[in-house]
Amino acid sequence: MEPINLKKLASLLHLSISTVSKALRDSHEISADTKRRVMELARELNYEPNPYAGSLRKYKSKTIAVVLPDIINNFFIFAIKGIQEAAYSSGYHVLIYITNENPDYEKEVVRQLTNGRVDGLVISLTSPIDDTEHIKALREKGLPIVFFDRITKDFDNTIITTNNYESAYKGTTYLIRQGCKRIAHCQVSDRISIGIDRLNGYKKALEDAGIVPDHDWILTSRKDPAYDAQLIEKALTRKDAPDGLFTSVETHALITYDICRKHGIDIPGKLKLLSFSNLPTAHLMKPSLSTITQPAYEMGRAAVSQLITALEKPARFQPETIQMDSVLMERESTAR
Amino acid sequence: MEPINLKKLASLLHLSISTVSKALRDSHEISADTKRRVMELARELNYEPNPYAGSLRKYKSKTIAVVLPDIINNFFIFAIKGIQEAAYSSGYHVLIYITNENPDYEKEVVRQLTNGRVDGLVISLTSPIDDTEHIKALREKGLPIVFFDRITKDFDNTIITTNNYESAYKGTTYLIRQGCKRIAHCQVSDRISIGIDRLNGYKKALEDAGIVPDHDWILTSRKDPAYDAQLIEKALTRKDAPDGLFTSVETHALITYDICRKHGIDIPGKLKLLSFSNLPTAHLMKPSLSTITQPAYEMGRAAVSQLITALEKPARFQPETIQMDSVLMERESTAR
DNA sequence: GTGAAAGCGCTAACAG
DNA sequence: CTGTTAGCGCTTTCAC
Repeated sequence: MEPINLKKLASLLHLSISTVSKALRDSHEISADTKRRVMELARELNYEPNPYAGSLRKYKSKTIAVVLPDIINNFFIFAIKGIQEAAYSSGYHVLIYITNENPDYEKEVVRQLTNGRVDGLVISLTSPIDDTEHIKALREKGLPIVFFDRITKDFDNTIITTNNYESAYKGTTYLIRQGCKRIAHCQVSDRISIGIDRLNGYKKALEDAGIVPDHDWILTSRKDPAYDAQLIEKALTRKDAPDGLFTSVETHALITYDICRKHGIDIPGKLKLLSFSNLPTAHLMKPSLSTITQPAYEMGRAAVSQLITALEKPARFQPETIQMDSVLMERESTAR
Repeated sequence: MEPINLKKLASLLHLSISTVSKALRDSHEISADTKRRVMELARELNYEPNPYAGSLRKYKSKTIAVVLPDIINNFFIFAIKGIQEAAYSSGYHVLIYITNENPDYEKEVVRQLTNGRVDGLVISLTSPIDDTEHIKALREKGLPIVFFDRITKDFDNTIITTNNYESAYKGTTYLIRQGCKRIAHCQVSDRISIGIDRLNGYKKALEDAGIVPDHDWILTSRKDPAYDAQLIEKALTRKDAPDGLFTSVETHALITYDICRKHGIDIPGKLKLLSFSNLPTAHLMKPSLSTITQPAYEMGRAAVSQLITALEKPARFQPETIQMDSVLMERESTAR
């Protein structure tokens, strides 16, 4: 019940607090015998240093924050797994914050991190790329930040991302090759990095194929499931409905399955469907879902690895942009 | 770059540190005018108190830990969502630890929480129910703990769980009603709470139906995907293979889909499959998966809500066992 | 209504 | 090799 601290250990051993402190950290100033006595008692009493006392002195908390827009999304889940594993194996603790796609919430969270709670931050932005004042404030405090997937280039920071433009180009081209003439694209947002890059890849692919995109083909999510469902439903049920749909997050693909069932739209007969997704069940669905899959786990690990280098070897550290490749998995939902 | 702290604010305002501190916390000792001046400057400079300094004084970190066995499991994902939301809305921060089903890792994590890092803990046990010394050590420090899903009754603590015994009984009975004669059960472990409860429900249902279970019907996971896959594959491909399989975690159901495809075993024709699962794609699979679904999100919220009551109103708090109900969703994988 | 001072547990500079 | 001391940022008596 009563806390075990250095004072307690010191008094039990008839030593001073600082001697005990040094002994525990295996200082060369301390005799082997004293070290042994101290270590033994510490183990016996299950001494664990109070992390906050150390933080206060050293301005290091051995804690990092992860701020993500969403968690019901396998991309972020695998990322969390990678982040957590990499952090813990380097002795870091992970504070997790989910913004639920709400920029105000993100701002509040980020503001709270300004005073020593964490040593660094891995963030996948919820806020639009032109609304990053809150990040700037953190940056100015000198806090290392790694941007992850939904990024901004406003700061000289490490960025972990995938080849969104190329993947979207490749995906769209693939849909064209599979015979689609009217390909719609459902984007996460027109104001976040991945939304913009993917849209551009999509547009370029159409252009290169000599297809002039209809305005109605571009569906912009409001990150509100009900609204998004309606948006997609309208698009798929109007005259001149698209014969191909390329969605940017897996939720939208799932919504599309439901809509197609409701309206008897055959996939891939009437509509070919391709989605960015890390769904472990993609190959088990009816029809199986063709995906562009990002290396989420590896990205998570890389993000933390970069962050920890920035924290522990600041001299040797250079911010860089790491771009990994997604893979296109062709399955039934896009079959000819 | 330079940190904003009370000292800084005090010197800028020509006030003492303690006055500033009190003003910020709206103490009645301070004049309205002073409060206003202090608040204004604090806001302007984006002052955020150093959380660790406060922790050190008050023995409160406004942080809780969540320790879970796995994250690639929709049950835990929805739980995290509930936990995170409930915690944050009460001003708590959430440290997340994933043990990857490794008891040693759990022990290490739990030991690290012994000295003030967190105010309380929500844990879904990885360790067997008869191996909880590490939890006991925490408990003895007076740290409030909420057990979640994979529980132990060794301590007088709050428990959030579902009606595992009844659900397994109901699920098994349902499979019998659907015509299964030889129902296998794949359990997570024979030494954790949900494994035991679910197995007992399964056994009782067989017994009540006058079915004598074959020893080979009970498959015990080792939490090693390769081993588990082999275990299930062997069971499903031997002579006298079961005609019904009831799995305790969604991963095993997914493995079963793969195995059945590989061996041309028709679901539900040759094998009816039912699983505990929170898969959002259960209804979209081929065949759609019949599930027993736990209220994961609500359980997460409830866990945190109980924990925070224990932390903030210890006098009024009584540990209790909250048992929620799972629902059986009948889909194609168990059709007659 | 405001300020001085002690102290939370720890580290680190400095004595001895 | 061991101990004394100051101080990280904050809260909390206790003086004034």
